[in-house]
Amino acid sequence: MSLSPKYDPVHVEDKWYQYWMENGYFKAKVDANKVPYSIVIPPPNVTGVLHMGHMLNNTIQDILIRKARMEGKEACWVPGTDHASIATEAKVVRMLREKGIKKSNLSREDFLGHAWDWKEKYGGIILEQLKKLGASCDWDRTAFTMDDDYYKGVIRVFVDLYRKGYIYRGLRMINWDVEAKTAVSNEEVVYKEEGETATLYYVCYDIKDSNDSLTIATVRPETILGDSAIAINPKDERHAHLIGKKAIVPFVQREIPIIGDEYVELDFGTGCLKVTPAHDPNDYEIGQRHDLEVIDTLNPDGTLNKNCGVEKYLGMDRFECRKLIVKDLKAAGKLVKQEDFTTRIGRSERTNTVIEPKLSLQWFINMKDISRKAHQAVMDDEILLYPPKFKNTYNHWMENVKDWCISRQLWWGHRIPAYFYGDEGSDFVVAETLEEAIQLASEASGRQLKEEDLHQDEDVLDTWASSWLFPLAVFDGFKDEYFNKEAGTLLSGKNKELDYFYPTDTLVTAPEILFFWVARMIIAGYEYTGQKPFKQVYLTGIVRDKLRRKMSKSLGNSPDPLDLIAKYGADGVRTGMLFSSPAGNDLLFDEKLVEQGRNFANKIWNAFRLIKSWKISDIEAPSANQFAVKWMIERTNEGLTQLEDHFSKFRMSDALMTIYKLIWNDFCSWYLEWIKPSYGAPIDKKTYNASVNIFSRLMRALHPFMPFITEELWHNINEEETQTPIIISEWPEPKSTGDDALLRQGDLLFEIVQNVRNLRNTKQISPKESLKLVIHAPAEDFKDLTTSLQKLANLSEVKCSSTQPENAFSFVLRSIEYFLESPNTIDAGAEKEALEKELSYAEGFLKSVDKKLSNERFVNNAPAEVVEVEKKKKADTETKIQSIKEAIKKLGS
RNA sequence: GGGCGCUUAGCUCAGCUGGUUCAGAGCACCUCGUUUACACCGAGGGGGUCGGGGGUUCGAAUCCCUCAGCGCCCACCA
Repeated sequence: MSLSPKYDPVHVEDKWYQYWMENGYFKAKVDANKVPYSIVIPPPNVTGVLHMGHMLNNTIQDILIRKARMEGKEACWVPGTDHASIATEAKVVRMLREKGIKKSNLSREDFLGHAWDWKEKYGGIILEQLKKLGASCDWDRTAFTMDDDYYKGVIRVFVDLYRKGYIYRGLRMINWDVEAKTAVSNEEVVYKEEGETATLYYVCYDIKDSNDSLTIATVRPETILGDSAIAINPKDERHAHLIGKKAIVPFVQREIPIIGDEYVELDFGTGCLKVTPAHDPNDYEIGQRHDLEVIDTLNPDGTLNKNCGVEKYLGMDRFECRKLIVKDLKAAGKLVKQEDFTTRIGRSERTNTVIEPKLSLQWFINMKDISRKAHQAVMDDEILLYPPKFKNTYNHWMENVKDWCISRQLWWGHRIPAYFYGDEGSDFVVAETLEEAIQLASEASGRQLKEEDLHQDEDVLDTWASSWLFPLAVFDGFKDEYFNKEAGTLLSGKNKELDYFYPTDTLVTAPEILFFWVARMIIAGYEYTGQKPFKQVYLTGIVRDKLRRKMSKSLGNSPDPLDLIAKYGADGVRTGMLFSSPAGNDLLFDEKLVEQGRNFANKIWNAFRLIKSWKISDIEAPSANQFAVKWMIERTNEGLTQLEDHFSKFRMSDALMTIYKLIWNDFCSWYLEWIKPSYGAPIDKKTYNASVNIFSRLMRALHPFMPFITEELWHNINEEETQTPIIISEWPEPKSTGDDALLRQGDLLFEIVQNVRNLRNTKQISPKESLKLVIHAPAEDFKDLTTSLQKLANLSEVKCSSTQPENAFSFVLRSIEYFLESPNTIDAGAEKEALEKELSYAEGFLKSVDKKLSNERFVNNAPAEVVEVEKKKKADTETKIQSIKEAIKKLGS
C-alpha cells in the first residue's frame, strides 16, 4: 500500500467521529460493575458560537473523559447550554430592533415567542461545533437551563429556599434607564474608556443655629432635593466639630443631620459629602448605617416627582432641573464655585442615556448560613482546586460573602414565582404553580381569590440562580419523585442516575466564574444533597493573543476555531492549545502552537508509515535490536509513569509534553533509528511485533489528546486489534520492571553517540563515513552496547582496549576515555588548544570542589551523602584532568 | 482603596519539604545535512550570576525582610 507522506486529517476525523457516534461509545448508563466518572460541561450561552476559550476548556474535559473511559470507568460527559438571560435577551432585543420592533411595544408573551424562535434557530450551533473538536459528550443527555424539567426545578428551589427563610425581599440600588424605563444590568452599563467631563459644583449649606456653613461638591446638584444628611469623616479636623449639628438643604429648607462616617474621603472635594440615599449606591449604604430617610425624587422617566418638594421643579427632566438649580443656586449666592473634571459616567448600552441609580425592591438570598459548608469544603480540601492558589481567593470571597440579588428586570429566564394580591398589591405568596398560589393567597387573605386577583412578579431570576443547579438538574434531581418537599432535599436511593454519577468528578472552568458559578454550585450541592457537586475543579486560563490581549471580536484577534480545525485538524488544534497552558495560566495563543500540533500528527503518521513499510522475516533478532526493544519498553514504562503522575496532579500540558517527547524523541529519534533495517532488508519478526506493541501502547496513551489520528492508526497498525476501537481500548498502565540499570545504560549509549556525532560535526566528517572507536575500558562493560553503538553512530568497529590509536579524537565520559579514529589527519595544534581549554576549565572546577571539601563546617554539617557526592566529583575530575594531560602530551610528542 | 498572585534562557513555562536532574523543557535561534518514514524533517550547538538589595544557613532559584515592576479579583470616589 502506498501512503501519502503527509497526514490528512480532514476525512479521517469526520469518519471516526461518525463511527463513534453510531456505535454509541459516548453514551453512559448506570452500571454497577463500573466505577463512574462524570463531568458536566460549563454550559455555553445557548446562542453563542465557539471561541478559543471553549476550545481549550472542552479539550481538557475531553481528555479527562476519554482517559477515564479507557480506564474502564463509566465515563459520562453531560453537555448543555445556558439560556444566559441578559446576553440572550440583549441579542433578541437587538434583532427585533433591526426589524423595527421595539420590545416596549410587545407583550411579554410575544417577546418570549421571538426569544424562543431565536433559540430554536441559533441554539445548539455551539454544540455542533464541539463535535468537530472531537468532544465525546453523551449527546442524548444534552440539557438546557430552560428545559421544562429544569425550569420547574429552578422554581422549586426558589420556593424551597423561600420557605426555608433564605430568600427575602429587600431594597437595592439598580441601574435605571430613564429612556427605556427599565432596569439594566451592570453588564449593560457602559463607560467611556477615557471618561467624560463633568462639572463639579461647590454648594454652600447653612448650619442651623450657627453662622457657619459647609461647602459640598456635587456633580448632580438636582439630587440636593433628596438629601437626607451631610457626612463628614470623623477624623477630619476641619469639620469634625460639626458632627451632631444640623444643616439646611437649600430651596427645600429641610433640616438634615450632620453625621460622621469613615466612608468620606478626606482629600476629595471639600471633605464633606451630601448623602442622597435614594440616588446613589454608596449613599444608600450610609443611609442604612445611620438610619436616614430615603427620599426618591425621580419618576421612572427621569423627571422630578412631588418628593422634590419644590413646586417649580416638579415634572422637569433631571438635566433641565440641574441647569435651573445651578442658576438658582447662583442667584441665592449658594454656589461657591464650579470646576470641570473627568469622571466615569455610566450610560445605557441600549439607549446611551445616562444611567440613574434607583432604589427598588429586589429578591435576595441570604448567603451567610447557606454557604458555610461550601466554604468549609474547599478549606478542608474536600473539594480540590487546581491550581491551589485559588483556594485563597475562594476563602476571601466566602468570608466576605454578600447577599445575592437574584432578581433581574428581564423577561427571558425563569420568572419569579411570587404572586401579588390584595388592594395594595403588596401582599404576596410564593408557590410553584398558579393554582397553589391561588390557594395560598386565598388562605392568607381569608377570601376565595381567582386567577385575575393575582399578579406574578414581572422579574426573572439571575442566570446563575439556575446554572448553580446544573450538576443536580442534569440528572433530574428536582423531579417530583426524587424531591422531598418537606425537608427541602433530594431523596437518596431513589434517583439511580444521580446516586451513580453524583458527585461528579472534575469541573473544568474559567477562574473568573469561580464565585458566580463554582461556589454557588457547591452551595446548592450541599444544600440539596449534603454532598459536594464535584471532587476537583480545574481552572483554565484565559486565551489571549501573543501580545497578551484578551481575544475579542472587536479586536479581531481571535481566529475562528473551525477554520483552524479545517487547516490543522482537530488533533493539531487540541494539542496546540495544550502545549503551553498550565492550569490557571493564561494561554498566549499563537498559530505556531497549532502548527506544532499538526507537525506532531504528521510525525506520528510517518513513524507508522515506516513500520508499515517493513518486510518481516523469520530471521533472528540482532543483538542491537534486542537491547533496543528492552530499552524502549522500559523507557515507555518510565514515560507512562510520568504521564500518570502529571494526570494525577492535573498538569495537562506536562502530561502532553511527556507523551510528545516519548514519541518524538525516544520512539522516533532513538528507537526507530536503532532498529531500522538497512535499505531493502527485512526486519526480524520479534522486533517487528515488539515495535507494533510499543506503538500501540503509545497510541493508546496519546488517544485522549489526539483521538482521531490514534484511532486511524490503531486500525491500521495492528489488524488483530481492530475488533475493539482505541476509544474503548485499555489504558496502558505502566508496567515497570524497575530495571533502572537498563535506562542508565541507554543514557550512556546516547551520550557516546552524541559525542561521536558532535565530533563528526565539528571536524566535518560525514555521517556516512564509518569510523572506528576505541574505549579504554574492559570489554565486559560494553558488551551490550557495542552493536548498538555501531548502528547509531555509524561505527565500523568498537573496540575495548587500552591502546591509544594514532590520529584519533578523544573525549572523556564518566571517567572513561574514548578515541575516535579520524579519517583525516588531525590538526594537532588546534586539538591541543581545545584540550588545554578543557583542562583549565576542569582545573577550575576541581578547585571549587576542593574548596568546599576543605571547609570543615561543610564536612561536619552536611549530610554524608552530600559530602560523598562532592568527593566523587573530585575523583572524577582528577581522572579527567589526568587523561587530558596525557592526551596533550601525546599530541605534543 | 481591600485581597490574592507573579517576576528563572529571545518567548511560554517546569523546578515539591534548601544540598547528587540544580540551573531544566518546548518553541525560537545558529551550524551542517537533497541518508531509502517524515524539510510539517534529521544531526549537532549556543544561550540565564533564577527582578534589585539585605538577612538566616556550612550551603538559597528554593526560607525571611525590603524595594521595584507586572497581573488578577472585589469595591470604586461625591
